[in-house]
Amino acid sequence: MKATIYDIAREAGVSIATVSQVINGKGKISEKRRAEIMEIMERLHYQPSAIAAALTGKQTYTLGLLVPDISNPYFAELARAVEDRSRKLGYSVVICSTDNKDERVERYLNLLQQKRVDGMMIGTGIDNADILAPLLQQSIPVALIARQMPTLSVHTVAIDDRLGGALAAQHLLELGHTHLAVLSEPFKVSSSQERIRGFREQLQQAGHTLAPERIRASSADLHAAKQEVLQLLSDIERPTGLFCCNDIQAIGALQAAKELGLRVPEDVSIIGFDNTILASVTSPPLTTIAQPIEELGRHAVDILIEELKDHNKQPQQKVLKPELVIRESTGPRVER
Amino acid sequence: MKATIYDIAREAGVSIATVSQVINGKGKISEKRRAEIMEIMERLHYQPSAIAAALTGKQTYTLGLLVPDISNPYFAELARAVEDRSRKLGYSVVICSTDNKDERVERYLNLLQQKRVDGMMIGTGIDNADILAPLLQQSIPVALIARQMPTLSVHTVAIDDRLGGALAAQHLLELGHTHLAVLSEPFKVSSSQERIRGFREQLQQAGHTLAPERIRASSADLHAAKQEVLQLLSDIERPTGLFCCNDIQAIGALQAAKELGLRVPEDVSIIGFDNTILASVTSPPLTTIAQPIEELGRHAVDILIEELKDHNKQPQQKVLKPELVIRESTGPRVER
DNA sequence: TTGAAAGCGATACCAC
DNA sequence: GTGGTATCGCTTTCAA
Repeated sequence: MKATIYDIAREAGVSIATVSQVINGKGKISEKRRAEIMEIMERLHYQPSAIAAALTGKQTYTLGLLVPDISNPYFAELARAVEDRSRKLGYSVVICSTDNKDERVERYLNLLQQKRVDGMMIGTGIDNADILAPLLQQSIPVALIARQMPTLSVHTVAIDDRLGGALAAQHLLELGHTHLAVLSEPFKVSSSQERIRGFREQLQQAGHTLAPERIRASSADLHAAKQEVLQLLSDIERPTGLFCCNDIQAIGALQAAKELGLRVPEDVSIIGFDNTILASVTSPPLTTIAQPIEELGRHAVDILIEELKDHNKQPQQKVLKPELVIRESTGPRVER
Repeated sequence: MKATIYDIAREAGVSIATVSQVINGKGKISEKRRAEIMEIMERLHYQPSAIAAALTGKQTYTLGLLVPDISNPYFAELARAVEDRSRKLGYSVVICSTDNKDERVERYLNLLQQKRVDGMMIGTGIDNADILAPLLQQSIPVALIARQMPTLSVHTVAIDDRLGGALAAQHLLELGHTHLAVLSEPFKVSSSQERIRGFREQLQQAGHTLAPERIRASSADLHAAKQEVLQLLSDIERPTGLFCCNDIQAIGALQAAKELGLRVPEDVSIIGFDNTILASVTSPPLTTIAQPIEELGRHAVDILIEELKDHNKQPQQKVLKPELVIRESTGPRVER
């Protein structure tokens, strides 16, 4: 049914070795034969088996990408960037949603290993760094995206979260806000911690402080975020500026403000993080700290493939800079 | 370096056949041997090569999913549904963004064939149905998701777009709107055509008509949609109800209305389609026709895998029902 | 219960 | 230039 290299060889009256040569453009084959064989491959709709090729030691030209949830716009955009770059370089990508569960991560890691992917990109949280050990031991290239695993020496592409937090603080300060609050992701998320650190440092530099009770945590869930913010904004000492560690949370904040009859930005300025498509569709559109998502994905792929090419020595660490994107959810402080 | 079945066999002092048996839980192996071998596999971090297995005729347990753009929330949510179901059944999925370009579709189709995916799900537009022919010829299971290819007999999972359009019209009519307009995707998109047909039919049943100039088309791009709607709403005979063929366009409409100083829903009621996460984050939140995205993905996977199991005869056609989700972007008509 | 051996579809080295 | 053949890691009869 399916044509194999043998079928082509027989049809052309040559050996499979010769056919293999023309498939891979290697060796010396007379122009005539080459054309002949190509024609036959075409005619028989021949597709060389990547699987058989991989078995002989060739790469699979497949990369794995682990994210918590591909339906989350941030990871969807990241996936797109990764896929685009991969395709351009001749690779395809298997995307896996882990829901941040170590058990799932581990299962996927094994699965991808069995399928002999050439490398893996990890954009999902991992509680126990040990589960990556087997990979490294087998020297399968791994790149972490926007995640830190200080105990491991692996390739890393990340953004400067601390700077991001600082930018947010700076923006709010410049608008005259000094009563500030923060909505964080769960505390174990290191990137959130860094963002908050940067935010707080910037405040301190300006002579302000951030009381611990002004920092609340919630899951990335819209509704949960809204509930937290509802409380934050009901405080008598209502903050006039709120920094959220991702766009979804910022949207929850927007909704909370609305529910309380507060105007954004006149009553509260709200600033998000990520700059996913969500930030541009809210009303008012969200001021946010933009992650260079496309670059993040592109570099991860490049690093991986580079390692595949010349069995890299040193783990690379790339840190990209976030940027402030001003839309309409932040404005100058208004005296009350 | 990497342990193979031979390493395990040698270590256990048995033949590779025996090891293979225990890997696959087949044949009759003494409990003692089985336990012994398992222990050794564990100890050596042995991962059987799925590639070698596939070469012997086993499935690859990999499915392909083609969508126009994985960063679009609708497709991201679909991908998540597909992935979830696939994982549950032991498959992983390769996701490919085609940007609706036939050339890309074709390249991916070939690529996935070479990698011997067990089946493909196609959620991307295809202009020339012929490029699917080779697949069907090779009897590779294919399922179209929310796409129609009338000329081909393939599995199809879709929603009743016409009903969706009708639901939208009905809702608007019930609110008292009779001055209506429609924002469509480009006219070659068949699902949009069906939605509009259903919309129009419902109007006609109620004794109203929809003038051709009240139907505008734009790409799925937020900004393009906004521009179209800006024109629609600037008409002296401004419509009080607007049906958009997807949520992104509806958001463009929301923004256009805002820019014109029109209130939603008091001045214009706007209704979208898809019910992606976007619909819930806008302000006001979007009334929209919900696609059962999760079911769509799940059925596509199920159909494919069912065919893999018992080499199905008849192409299946599954049509799911959309539902009206009322939020706050639609309201009763207000006399002016 | 276990093992020997024939593929699966390609690659690559070595002859000719 | 071209062909013969061992090999990759596993599955699967068929014998023993």
